[in-house]
Amino acid sequence: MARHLITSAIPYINGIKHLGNLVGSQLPADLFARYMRARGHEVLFLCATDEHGTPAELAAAKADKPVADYCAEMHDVQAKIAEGFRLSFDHFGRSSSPQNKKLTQAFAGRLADMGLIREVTEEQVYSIADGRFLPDRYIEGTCPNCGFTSARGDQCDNCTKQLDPTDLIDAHSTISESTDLEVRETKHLYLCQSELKDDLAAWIDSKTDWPILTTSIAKKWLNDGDGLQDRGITRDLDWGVPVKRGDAEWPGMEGKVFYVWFDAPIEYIACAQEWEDAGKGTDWERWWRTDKGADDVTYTQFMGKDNVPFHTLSFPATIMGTQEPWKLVDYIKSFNYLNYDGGQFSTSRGRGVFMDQALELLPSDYWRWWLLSHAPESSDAEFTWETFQTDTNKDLADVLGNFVSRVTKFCRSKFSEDVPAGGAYGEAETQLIADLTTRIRAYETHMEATEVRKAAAELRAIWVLGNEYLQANAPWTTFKTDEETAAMQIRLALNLIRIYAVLSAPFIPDAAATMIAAMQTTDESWPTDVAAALETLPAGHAFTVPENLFRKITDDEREEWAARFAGTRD
RNA sequence: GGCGCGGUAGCUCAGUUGGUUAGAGCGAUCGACUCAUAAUCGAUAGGUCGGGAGUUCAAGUCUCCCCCACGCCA
Repeated sequence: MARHLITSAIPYINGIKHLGNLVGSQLPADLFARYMRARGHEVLFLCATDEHGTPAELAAAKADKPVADYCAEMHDVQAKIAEGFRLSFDHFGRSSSPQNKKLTQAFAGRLADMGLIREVTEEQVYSIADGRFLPDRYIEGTCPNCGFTSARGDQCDNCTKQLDPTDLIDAHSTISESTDLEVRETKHLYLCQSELKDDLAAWIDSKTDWPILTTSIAKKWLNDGDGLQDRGITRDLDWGVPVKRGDAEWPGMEGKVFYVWFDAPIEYIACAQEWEDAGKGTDWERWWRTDKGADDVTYTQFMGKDNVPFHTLSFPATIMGTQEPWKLVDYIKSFNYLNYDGGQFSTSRGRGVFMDQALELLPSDYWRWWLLSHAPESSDAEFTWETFQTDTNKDLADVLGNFVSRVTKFCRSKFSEDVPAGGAYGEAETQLIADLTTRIRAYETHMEATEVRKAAAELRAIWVLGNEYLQANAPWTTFKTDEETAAMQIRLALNLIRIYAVLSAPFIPDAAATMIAAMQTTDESWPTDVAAALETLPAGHAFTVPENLFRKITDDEREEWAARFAGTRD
């Protein structure tokens, strides 16, 4: 038995995520966690909401709520949706937790002790009406170059000229519209990532088994231009982890908070502490400290490609810089983007399907299956309603659902709702066992390598083997002349349903649970030995005929949904 | 403009270190079966592997140039 620490990129608190976000991190992470648990490994699967930063403050202001209340509510909303998609987090934490505050401050203090933090004095625009410093993108005005009236503080979107906020004519805050702005000096802390560049490069180079997508992005950031740049890790905001040096005040940093990208990945660690504090487990350091039992842990992270630089460089720099025995990631699985019907998903334009809407249309298994079997692993992938309809109807309803239906109903009508007795294996059964064994071993290999699409294809092929067997051996014909052999064939097929449930559970947990319940068993053991697994349900064992596992998506539904989620045009 | 990931059957994608007639699923056509959600199973058709040049006994696979799509950056 091995130990697997698994984390999904933590979704930002602001708003509900779309299907592309889901398939890029949480869903494949859940697949992997469920598989590893099914194989008997010890798993700690963590995720959380990323709650700090300006967007959360603004969203709260728009909702007319204190930011802490807003985040608490949105955390509950996201937690409920995650439950709806059957994401099996051992804990769904919050980056605003007291545990993360303390740990983030401890990391910063330690990095300062190691000489890896320096102070930088900068000039920044302060809005008197808003009572705060403004990030460049929250300042707008008229471009001095082209006269465009909605140029941003960092760049004019019309003529693409690089700007300083002070260049803008009639500069104003996009928060309050106030033009009462002034430039003030402010001090910030920088993490000296550049000093860790060689260590990071050596570490990345040692990861020869990582996906090309992951290492190519990391190396680009490491080597492009002047190489890895030091990074500001503080901001002049109210909402965030107060800047402290461990437990002590940090002179000159009063009223400042850590930048969201500094504290967010530390939440991966703090989340384990939250998990223990919530009474869900014990000894969290056993997962995170190699001096306290985590040396045998395999740590796998899942994320979209936009998160790769932070997970391959910034966060490892934070950990390495402490020279403390924190667990570093062993494998980073990154994903490309899922597009929606020829374009991008867009929150602002209401384009594409969002997680809450998806669950209103269909149960989570439909989405899990389609998204995982089309996961954007090698390149961007595309969601279309046509493929969603044909693929889920074919794979789930026709191939798997109908298999369960035809086997259980045939048995009920010709024998009874007990597993029938009699008959002996022949050549066909020996061959089936051999074929199943080959395919199940291939499935395991793909799952362990987090080759999501290949695993899905293999699972589907395993389902097809059942239909092939029935078609070739036709128990409905056999039954007319040789009831005993027909009984053996259908006993095998009933056992196949249990095996399919166990194998399929990581992809479609609800349908798998229905299948297990229908077979009236509690035995969810993995079919390591296929021949033995086919005798789990003995003759005389009672079962029930379940409702159809999956219904089909109609053409009318497809058309209606395609129209409903097309979004507004520019 | 620079960089990155791609461009393989109508569609979605596999193709390891270059090596026999380029694969799978869907869709299409034909056939078989009738237990089952008008489900299933089999067979067939369909590709100058983006274009060009080169290296090699041999290139989808390596090198160079170009074209296209997407993304990131400036």
